[in-house]
Amino acid sequence: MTRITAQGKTAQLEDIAKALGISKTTVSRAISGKGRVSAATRQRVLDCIKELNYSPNMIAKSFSESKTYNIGVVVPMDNVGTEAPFFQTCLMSISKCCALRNYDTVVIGAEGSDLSQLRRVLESRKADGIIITRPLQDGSMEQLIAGKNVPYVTIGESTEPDAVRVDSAHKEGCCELTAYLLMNNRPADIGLILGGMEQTVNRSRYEGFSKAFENSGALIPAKNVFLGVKSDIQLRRTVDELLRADCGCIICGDDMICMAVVNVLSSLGKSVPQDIRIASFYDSLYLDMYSPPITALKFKAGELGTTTAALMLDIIEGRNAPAETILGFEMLIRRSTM
Amino acid sequence: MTRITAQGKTAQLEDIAKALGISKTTVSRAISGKGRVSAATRQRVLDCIKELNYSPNMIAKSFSESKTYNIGVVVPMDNVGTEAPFFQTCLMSISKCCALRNYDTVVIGAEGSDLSQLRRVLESRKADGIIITRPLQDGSMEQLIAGKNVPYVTIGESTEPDAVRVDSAHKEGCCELTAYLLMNNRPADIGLILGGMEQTVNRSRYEGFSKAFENSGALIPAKNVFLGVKSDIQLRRTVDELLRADCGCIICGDDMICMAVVNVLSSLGKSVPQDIRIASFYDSLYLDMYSPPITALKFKAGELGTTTAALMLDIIEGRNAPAETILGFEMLIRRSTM
DNA sequence: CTGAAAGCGCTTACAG
DNA sequence: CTGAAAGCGCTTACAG
Repeated sequence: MTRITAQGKTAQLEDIAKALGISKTTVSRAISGKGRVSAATRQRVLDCIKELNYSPNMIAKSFSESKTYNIGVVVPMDNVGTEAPFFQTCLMSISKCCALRNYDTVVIGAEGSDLSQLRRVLESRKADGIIITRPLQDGSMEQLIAGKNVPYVTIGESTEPDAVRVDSAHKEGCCELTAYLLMNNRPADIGLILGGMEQTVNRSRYEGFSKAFENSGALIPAKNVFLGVKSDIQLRRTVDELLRADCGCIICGDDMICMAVVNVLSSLGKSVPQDIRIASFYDSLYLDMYSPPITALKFKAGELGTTTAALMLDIIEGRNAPAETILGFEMLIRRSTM
Repeated sequence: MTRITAQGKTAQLEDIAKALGISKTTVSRAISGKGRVSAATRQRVLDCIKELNYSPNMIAKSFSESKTYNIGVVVPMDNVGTEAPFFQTCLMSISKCCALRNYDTVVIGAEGSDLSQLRRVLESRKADGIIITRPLQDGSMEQLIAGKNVPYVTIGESTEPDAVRVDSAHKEGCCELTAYLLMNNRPADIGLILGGMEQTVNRSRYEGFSKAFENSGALIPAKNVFLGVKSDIQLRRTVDELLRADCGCIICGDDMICMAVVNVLSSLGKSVPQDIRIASFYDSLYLDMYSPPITALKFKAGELGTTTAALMLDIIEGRNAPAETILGFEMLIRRSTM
């Protein structure tokens, strides 16, 4: 068989058709599997593709199919503190999953409520679907996308009732961790510090915490529960109060709160877990590396990414997807609560 | 003026041409600025674009120009420890810069030496250029890309002599930080712990450290210098030795080493900076949040990303770019060395 | 099972 | 300064 393609140029459909003396139509069908092609012809095409090292020009394919083979992923650009690894992992597992199905992953940065990058991708019609890794509180991302008739999936809560979403079992996790702590501490000795309650995730955390008390039949020690704690000053004051109340175990809403708490404790000469036990409703490398390592709830960002990507691709390819998918959690019992 | 486009369909070039009674050629030229168009016609086209809310189909444009308007960014999927924020910030600033120039950013995950995602993007010809955020030691990424005749830029060192690269001034930074420490410590009291010396960055760090001693006229206390320290056990032993040698100041090669060191110190009941001073050649949130905050060298990931992206786009658009661009650093003097 | 031809929405040499 | 027409590399109704 002679090489038809000019030196240096990459082969295209026509080269294969010529080499085999058949039409481009047949070659195209042999590759895509759409329409009938005899097994023999199909095999010749496949062999020839190998020999000529053919690989389709995806832009041409995109153009003719009116399909980009791109998934846009909205990632917050201004993630604070320890959030970066979460979004990284999400993005990477999405991209891995997409790549396996021959889609590319386009990054869409979102700084606060600035949706200009999202708008750009939507206008230029360069994505077949959008994954939102952190929806805004006002649902504006979802609305913008839905307005362009592009399918989307969110990770975490969405204010939009018809959003397809994937999330972690925050409430159940928090309930389980609290239940564990209730086994080793007097209920009245447990304290809770949560961040802003306008965030759904913090409300879920509080629900899980409450549920565990309810299940155990114990009363929630209301004076040890601090919601909406945001600034460092508030936090410092909160820790002071918890210590004054002789609290033996502090549950922190997330890793950032937790790090701040242990810093306060260490500055007061209190040691973990001898003087006080500490746990966090959200894990991060910080908590794992701290000395002593801190008990925490872990939600797998990688699985969230993979699941979401698979869902997105299913939707694009016309299968239907469940409106809600909830993934599990892991309880990492470490030295801070022993 | 009447709306020509059918309801619900997005306008295209032809709609504008018809609405204005001119040819698509002219409309195209008015938009791109290529070829002469009278100012009046141009203005009418621009007005009509607004009115019809026209926005070009980028895939069609791509196809006809044989240009994707995509930049591929290779990001390590298996970044360890605190590296995530660095690559995140790089990626995000690249995407922001690209978006401003109407390019999209395609994520290419690289797990170890697995280049399958990179290969895919290259084969499908879906990127006009590639940015490598962390080249492999064997130059295989660069070679793969160069073999496909696609331009690329690396962040950090590259083994390939003709790579265009952007990097931080590691050596200079380490020299300056060491010089600062030499002002407040006896040269013989300073210790250094560096990771694997097969990494160029660690060699640069050592060079900077040495240079500072040379400049000050002091001798390097060889017995306090530990290179190639990797495991936790090695590290623990190293700290023991430095303490036995009555070392008053430990410089850590990076933030992970530094965190491990402070953990060892705290377990030995040593306090920073009273008993021993600590500094790191690489900053991260950990060091900033630690109590006390730790003196470190900061390299701006955002600037690296922006600069690299701008360079990449310049190359793609035919301008020529310097082979090497070195960005500065910041010295964050914090309580750990006071 | 196979093919000729139209079409996807732009850009651009070529001719005026 | 402007336009008719070809072309980018695929897919797919339509006809056989």
